[in-house]
Amino acid sequence: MKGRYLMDTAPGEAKGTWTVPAVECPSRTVVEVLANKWALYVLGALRQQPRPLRFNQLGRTLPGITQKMLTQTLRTLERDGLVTRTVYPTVPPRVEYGLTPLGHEAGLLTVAIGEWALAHVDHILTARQAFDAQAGTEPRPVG
Amino acid sequence: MKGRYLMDTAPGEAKGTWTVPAVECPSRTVVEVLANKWALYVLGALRQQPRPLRFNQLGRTLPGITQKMLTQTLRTLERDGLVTRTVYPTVPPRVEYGLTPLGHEAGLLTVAIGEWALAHVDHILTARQAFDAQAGTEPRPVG
DNA sequence: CTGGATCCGAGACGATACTG
DNA sequence: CAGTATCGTCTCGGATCCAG
Repeated sequence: MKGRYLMDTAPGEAKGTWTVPAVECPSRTVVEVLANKWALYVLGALRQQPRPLRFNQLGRTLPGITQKMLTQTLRTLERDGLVTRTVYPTVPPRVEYGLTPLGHEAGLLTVAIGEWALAHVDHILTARQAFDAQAGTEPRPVG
Repeated sequence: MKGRYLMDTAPGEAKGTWTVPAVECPSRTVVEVLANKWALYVLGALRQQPRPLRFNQLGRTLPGITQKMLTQTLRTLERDGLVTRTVYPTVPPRVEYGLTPLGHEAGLLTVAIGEWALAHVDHILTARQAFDAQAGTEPRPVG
């Protein structure tokens, strides 16, 4: 690594000049982990919790998720060091999931997306209707 | 809409209490538009531009994207009112893509994700290696 | 230059059944 | 409770060819 992957930003260049990284840039794999419905929601859900949650407990805060996707998503996030998995050797088994400091940061971003979506959903729904209405009636320019 | 979809937050509840919305909540569809590799990158790329870009121009800032995915992603974002599409009736055709105010906001979020990924990719790569190394050697508890 | 149309493989995702 | 295993579906996304 060491920043040579990002599209060659000249040394004197202004700050805030993030650009989409090259295909080979590992940061892509990170983005693509986050660019996922369930990863976003899991991080967001955990972020809103004061303390780790058990598997089913967490699942209940994620309407519509299946066991499979919850397991799979948690594995991916655990692998990337965003989620902690703590097993208490009791019977029945008790496993708790929480966020690492890094995951806490990531959760902040995903919660922001969730809140943004909620704040603007009306506006967006309206735009969608307008777009769908005019589609088909008006022929698209160019082609 | 009108806030009845979000998991019934009691009136007196504390702020910052976002939770994952119910399956029927339209805000889900918004999140799921953003929870996409190319949507994230397109919004981020446009956000970093001072002015609208032409189709191929934009494509060049998105390493690895195909024409199909660029078209498809732009349509989706245009439909949601995040991206503007301006056609200049010249020959050859000239089409420019920019962000709406709403898209500009969204782009802020996606750029943040891109920058976060770039900032922590080393840490995450290390975590990944550690996870993969111990996997297989150490049998997983429970399960 | 800016797309549309089509084919196709790979992976996402859901449903269900089973286990320590 | 906390998963794993398997199956089937469906969409994503890449490659290619075509057109105004």
